[in-house]
Amino acid sequence: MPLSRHRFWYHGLVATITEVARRAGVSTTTAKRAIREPGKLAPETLRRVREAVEALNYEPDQLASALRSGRSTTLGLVIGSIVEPFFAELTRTIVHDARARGFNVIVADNEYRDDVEAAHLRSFYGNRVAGLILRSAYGSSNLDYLLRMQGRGVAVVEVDCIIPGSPLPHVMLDNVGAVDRGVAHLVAHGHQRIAALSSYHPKLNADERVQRFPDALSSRGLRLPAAYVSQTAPTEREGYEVALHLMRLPEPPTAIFATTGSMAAGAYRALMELGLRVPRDVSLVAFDDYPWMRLVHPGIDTLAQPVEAMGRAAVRLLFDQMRLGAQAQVEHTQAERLRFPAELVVRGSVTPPRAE
Amino acid sequence: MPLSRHRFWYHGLVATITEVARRAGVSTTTAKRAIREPGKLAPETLRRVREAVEALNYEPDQLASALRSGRSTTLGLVIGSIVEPFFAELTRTIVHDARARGFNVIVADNEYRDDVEAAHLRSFYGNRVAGLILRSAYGSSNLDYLLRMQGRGVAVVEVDCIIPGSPLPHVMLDNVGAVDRGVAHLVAHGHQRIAALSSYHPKLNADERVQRFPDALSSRGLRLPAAYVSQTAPTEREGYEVALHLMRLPEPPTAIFATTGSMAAGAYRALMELGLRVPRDVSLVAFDDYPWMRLVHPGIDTLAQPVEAMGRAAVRLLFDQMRLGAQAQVEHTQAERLRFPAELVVRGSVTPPRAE
DNA sequence: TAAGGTGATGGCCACGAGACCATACGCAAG
DNA sequence: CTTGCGTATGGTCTCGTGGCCATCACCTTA
Repeated sequence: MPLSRHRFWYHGLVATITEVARRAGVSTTTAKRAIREPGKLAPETLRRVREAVEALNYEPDQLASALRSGRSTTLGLVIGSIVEPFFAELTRTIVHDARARGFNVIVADNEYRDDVEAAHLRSFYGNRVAGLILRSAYGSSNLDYLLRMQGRGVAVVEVDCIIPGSPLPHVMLDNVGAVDRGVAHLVAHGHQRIAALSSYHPKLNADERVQRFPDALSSRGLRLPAAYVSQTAPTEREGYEVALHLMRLPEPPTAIFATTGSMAAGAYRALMELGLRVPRDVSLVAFDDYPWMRLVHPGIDTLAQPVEAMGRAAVRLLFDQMRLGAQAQVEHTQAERLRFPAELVVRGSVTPPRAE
Repeated sequence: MPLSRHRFWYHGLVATITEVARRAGVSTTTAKRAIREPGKLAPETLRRVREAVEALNYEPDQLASALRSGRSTTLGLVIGSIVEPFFAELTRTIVHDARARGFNVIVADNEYRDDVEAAHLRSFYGNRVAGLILRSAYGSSNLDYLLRMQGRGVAVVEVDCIIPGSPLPHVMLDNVGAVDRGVAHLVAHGHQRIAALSSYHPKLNADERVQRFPDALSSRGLRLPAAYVSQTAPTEREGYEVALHLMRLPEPPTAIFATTGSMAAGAYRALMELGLRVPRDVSLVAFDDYPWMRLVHPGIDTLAQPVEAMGRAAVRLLFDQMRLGAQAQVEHTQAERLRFPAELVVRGSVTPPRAE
């Protein structure tokens, strides 16, 4: 099947400025001015051109405009998975703020895999995005490519997670502080056997939450049993499976610390299935204040992220970079790094462990 | 501040095919062939060009390509709100399937408002999207514009909701059947005072679910009290507020039928706040099988939508249209309309109403 | 030996809009 | 009458790629 019939073929169908000009009886230059510098036209000419624009449903071709001017009005957004509510809210904010500035956003999930991510980055670069907001896959090997993109004039901002050694600007949660608060919350209720559901990565433990967790325990005189450690993706399904595994251990944890909201949902489901109740049988603390966490009884204690503020900040950093342009990058200006604090919301899913 | 410093400026930064050709010591035509028709080159030439591509990190400019060929590889997706899990899952499927075919997807929320939607449509048309998948706002007045876009060669598919009178292809739930099953489920348990949480629109009741609801009642000998009718957007917040209102009526419903998952979440929250328990005090049936619905106790009875299948179908219809091209539209081929059945999942949120 | 085919490569224009220079005209000051 | 200037408008080249035609060397066949 011929490629030419496979895709949107617009020549001859969509109106161009030439046709507008012809219909209005002016030159293309004048017609263009009616759109971009209407003050320079005589009122009567302006009226005629506007009439033609209206009649032909003319809409300037952004592709041609971007090509000629070298200014793209498209951004790329790579996240873990759009069905994760954290990413959905982040995406909403980013898309909204970008559109308010006249930019479109191409969205793609990396599915927490760096090969998928690599393909998206190439595609975004090929589409000449003006900027890129990235939530990299754990253990991503795409830092070189990102830096090359940046060198080619693409603004890049990392969110939620950073590639180790990355010099790029980023917007992150204060993960160390948040993990400490979560652990402190559990320890204050007397828990000693605590397991974290987190995104352990075989090679690179880029996840700051899981990196901090053992230290947060040991600084309080506790240790992390080897049996509590597993390697997972931060999804509902993995949360479910790891929680099942943990609670079937000879010495199961008395408290579970889920480092993402979806993992918490999976764990909660596993606990229900095992007939275990929260917090009577197991205490639970989670990241991400998801709607369901106040629908269950009692509600889940959680470390809420200021998602909207983080999304806005990411867009702001991106446009700062785009404003400065390649200059600043050549001059090795220090990249801006932002940290946002998590807020502990207590609802009752943590109580002292049962005496055995 | 000058516009020229505001955006991505790529000329002189990104490598073009001309530079690749120069570095490889061949003409641009030969260099291009190395990418699109490598079989036509002598092995040694091919090697040299590939080396240059590698060295310069050359990536073809999709903007220029789309402009020249008239074939865009970008799609537009307009949904209600990405934070609604139904739309998130739909988006995931659509973006995934589109990327598998080499297409990018620009995503935008219409926030259930047709003026926001109109702005997105103009922007998508200006960006020369090859196709558009749309979940229109209730009471959308953009049908004319959509038809003009279609006339200009843009493939259009509606999902989840259709503009009244629209001749466009669509992918929908069998809403009439689903509402009937939900009502039947409640009536079978003896409920007579049933309220629907739905997206009533002041002017146009485009929402098939709310349109069907009164008939589903009356065909079973029941009637819908005027006090149970309200106008809402299908959000968590509105679900919460309408449920509060309903349960404070002199004659509150004995069962609530939420026509979206988010409204169900809002209603559930309202019931908790009022100290009412499901199903002891109120029975609840919802659309959309969201994860939280099996985390609460008892789980929520729900009409599950085959979201992934619907997303895949929408992409398939879109590419069918793009394949056929403008020809078929001129020939007034009958648009394809697909309906998917909902599945009733029973978990225990419906029991006979309490004797008063 | 001439005609014809084939494989490998290059030249050239167009897509639609942006940037800049050029032109034509009116009008006032010298 | 010329000069200068401002206003209104038009002409032309360019961005990077796709599509098509042209060229040239080499080989085969009658």
